[in-house]
Amino acid sequence: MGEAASTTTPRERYRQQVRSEIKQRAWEQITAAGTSALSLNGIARLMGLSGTGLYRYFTSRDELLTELVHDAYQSLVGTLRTAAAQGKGDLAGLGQALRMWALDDPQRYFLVYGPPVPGYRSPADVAALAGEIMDIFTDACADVPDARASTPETPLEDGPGQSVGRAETASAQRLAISLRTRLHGVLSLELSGHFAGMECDPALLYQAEIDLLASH
Amino acid sequence: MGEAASTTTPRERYRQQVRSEIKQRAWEQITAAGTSALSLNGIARLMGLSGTGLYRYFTSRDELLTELVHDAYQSLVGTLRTAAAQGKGDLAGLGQALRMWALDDPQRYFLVYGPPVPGYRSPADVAALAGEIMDIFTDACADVPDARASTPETPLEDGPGQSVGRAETASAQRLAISLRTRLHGVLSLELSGHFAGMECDPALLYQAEIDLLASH
DNA sequence: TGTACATCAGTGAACGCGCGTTCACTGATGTAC
DNA sequence: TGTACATCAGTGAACGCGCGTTCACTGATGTAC
Repeated sequence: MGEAASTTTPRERYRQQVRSEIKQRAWEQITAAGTSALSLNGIARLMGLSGTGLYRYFTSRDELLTELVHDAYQSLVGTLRTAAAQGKGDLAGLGQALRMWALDDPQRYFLVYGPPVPGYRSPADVAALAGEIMDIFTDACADVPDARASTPETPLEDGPGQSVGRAETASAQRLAISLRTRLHGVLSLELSGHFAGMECDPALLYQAEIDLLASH
Repeated sequence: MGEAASTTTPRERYRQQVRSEIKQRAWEQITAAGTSALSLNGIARLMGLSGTGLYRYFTSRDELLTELVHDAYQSLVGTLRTAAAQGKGDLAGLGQALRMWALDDPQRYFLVYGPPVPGYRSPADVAALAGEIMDIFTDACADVPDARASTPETPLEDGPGQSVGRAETASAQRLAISLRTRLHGVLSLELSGHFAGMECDPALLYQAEIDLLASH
């Protein structure tokens, strides 16, 4: 009643509410059966709406998917930042945060790091988010003691010195790429169920990859 | 004419020929747009047949997919065995063979090592083939010099001593799993285009992972 | 406070498409005598 | 070699389903005077 009116009108608030419910249902579909199961008609049915009603909120299936991808990236960025803000910004902390995030919703992980969605081209801003994620890991790699010998000394390709801020960044970048690639190897096989047959605990393998770099 | 008649009748030969053309078209679809693009009607159209005609050759879409998965596994096993037979059975050789096989048809790689296909349960015999692949790598790991420190010492889970043939196998198995996981990390990100933005050559990263174990 | 109008959420019918799968069938190819 | 029959590849119509998307519309909610 007497409260300070927020800048959003009630209609706008309602609109955002419905939009977010649509996205929530969309995630339920994706979680259940992958990206190809994403269907506007299906979502409408779940919400008790007519299929065409959704077009008030998203102009096409593709736009919805684009927003989901964007949200997935942002969710990961947020998770890593939160971990860092809670003093878990070292490689062990970031690694665990990443792993939890992936296990929490495998399909969301694959939407970010999995095979490309067939007919889909991701927009420009997700590249920026992907860069942020790498930056967070790169920062953590700057603190790494000299256990560097345990990691491949892959030369970065020498473009015309693009975003090379600090000089010591190059080595940290190499470490970060290598670590993230290794972690992805474990996560991706684990989430796909490819360790099922083997007598091997992916959690241990994952931790081992981290411990190789981070003094634990 | 005067040749020794093979045990297959002409009809059987024709049958196998059509079956293999169907599978070939199926691979074209999968290569172009992933597993979800696999469609019996589409294949029939490409072959100039009526859609229902294919049911003479495969009882369902699922059976066709099952066979494709099986063939993919067998193709990889064959590729690795051929490499080994040509004296390239060390880790460097196997690694390169695996990489070429993956780059040759990314979707086929993902059918084997990618996220599970939504509605699909793979039959028992592919587990055996997956085991063969691991065995080939494990054998190659037995020859590895003592660069073992560069790899995580993940304890295998101690089941009731199942297929533990030789005693030194355990360490080779650990090495093999770790290496295959790392190589998968590189390949999977590369095939998905996730190195595109970064100034990093996946081929070098891949090779570096191999060189860590194999004296080159 | 009350009326006239604009905004906008949601509906329902319709279009065109593709899918997997069934069924009764035609016609050619092989086999048995 | 010739006829009678069985086998089997392939057809065409049909079923039921779901999809994304368009369009003209109803009715409720907000806004301006």
